[in-house]
Amino acid sequence: MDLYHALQSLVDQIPSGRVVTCAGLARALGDPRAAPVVRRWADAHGLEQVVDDTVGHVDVFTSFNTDFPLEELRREQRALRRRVVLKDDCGPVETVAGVDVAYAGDLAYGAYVEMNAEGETLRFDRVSMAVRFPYIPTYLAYREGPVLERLLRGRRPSLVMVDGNGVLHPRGCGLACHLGVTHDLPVIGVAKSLLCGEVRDGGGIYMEGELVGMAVGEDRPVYVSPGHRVTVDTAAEVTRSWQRHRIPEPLRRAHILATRTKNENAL
DNA sequence: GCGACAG
DNA sequence: ATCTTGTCGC
Repeated sequence: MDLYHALQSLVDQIPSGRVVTCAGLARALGDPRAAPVVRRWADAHGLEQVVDDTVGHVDVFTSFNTDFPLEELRREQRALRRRVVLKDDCGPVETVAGVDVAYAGDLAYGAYVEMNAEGETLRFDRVSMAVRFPYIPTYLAYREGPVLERLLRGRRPSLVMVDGNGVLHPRGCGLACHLGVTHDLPVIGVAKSLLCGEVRDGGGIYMEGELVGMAVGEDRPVYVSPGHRVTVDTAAEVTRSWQRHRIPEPLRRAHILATRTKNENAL
């Protein structure tokens, strides 16, 4: 999904001499919370007809012809959520893979690192590709998913760890769920900050009374949630067992590899 | 009604 | 996430 293309086609509809608001464009994209992204994009393109508020403008254009792409993606997430399995279906965890992405503008550098229980790297891989979807909270899968799916194709680790969330997500369908369902792999999400939910004593993270994740670690915890074929308890347990540093080792290695690849422009 | 919001 | 220098600490 090319969200910048969708944005451009909306801007192309603005009659000359008229203005639009960031919020108006975001609504036409299908989610008013995309307004900050619209603002940055309009600034980068010097579009002065995209204004912040309606104040002082009598010629605000709002009659966009649109299919609300972000609304469609939310529908897709709700449908995908129903395919998520929250039971342990990963057998003994022998190898764990970490995947991560680093960015240089619209160029993404993805990295895959697979390790065994002894902490040895069994295999790794890197890819690079252009990304045409900005970061919008709760739509991370549509930005990083395409990159990570290329790295997971044909791989069969016991379990995959990814930067982000699984069912700890407003629609119960974070990046880890997308990857897990798409590749039918056990996946857990490990986030460095809390997207939603409430952390209770003991570390359990709840949404509408349901346990959806665990805060792992005392001082600066990471927020772990199952993506597919894993329980909350197993997700937390696996995370703890690979925690030499705050970020569990396979993820940390993947992060380092992605960043170094970006900086060396190696692909 | 306003604010919060993975990377 | 990215833009960025030196600096504090294990």
